[in-house]
Amino acid sequence: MLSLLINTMFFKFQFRNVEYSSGRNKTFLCYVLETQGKESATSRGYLEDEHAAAHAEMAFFNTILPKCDSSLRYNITWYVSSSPCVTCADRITETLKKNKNLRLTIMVGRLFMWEEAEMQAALKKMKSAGSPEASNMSLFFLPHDQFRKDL
DNA sequence: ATTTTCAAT
Repeated sequence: MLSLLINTMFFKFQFRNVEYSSGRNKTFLCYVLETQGKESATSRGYLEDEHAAAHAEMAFFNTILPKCDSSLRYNITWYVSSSPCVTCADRITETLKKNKNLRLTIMVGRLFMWEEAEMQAALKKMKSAGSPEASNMSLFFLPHDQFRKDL
């Protein structure tokens, strides 16, 4: 199908490991939510930013996270086209510190505003969120990432 | 040429 080809090309364009996200103007967030315990369950979904209204990460916190049961453990995986901005990274850090039942793995397509020192600090803080003995945050870049500096 | 970032018309 032609539409499948176009969708595939668009997906690859959005998740491409480029240095600057010129012309993309969007961020996609695919998530896998695994509930642990007696009744293990997996749900999957996809979110995108609402432009100026809310970034994709905020959309997750506003619409998906409230449906989680704080007495259950969750393994959350995000596949995001862009790394989070400073505000979103801070929100992720806070959320992981506040909710010890969550474990979040983020797979990042490309970096967002990596040159900014504030951005680097926010990502480092996010990566070390949670208790040091049992960190509940993992951050991964593409294996062939050309632009990532050491975190 | 890599060419400027989760829109604004």
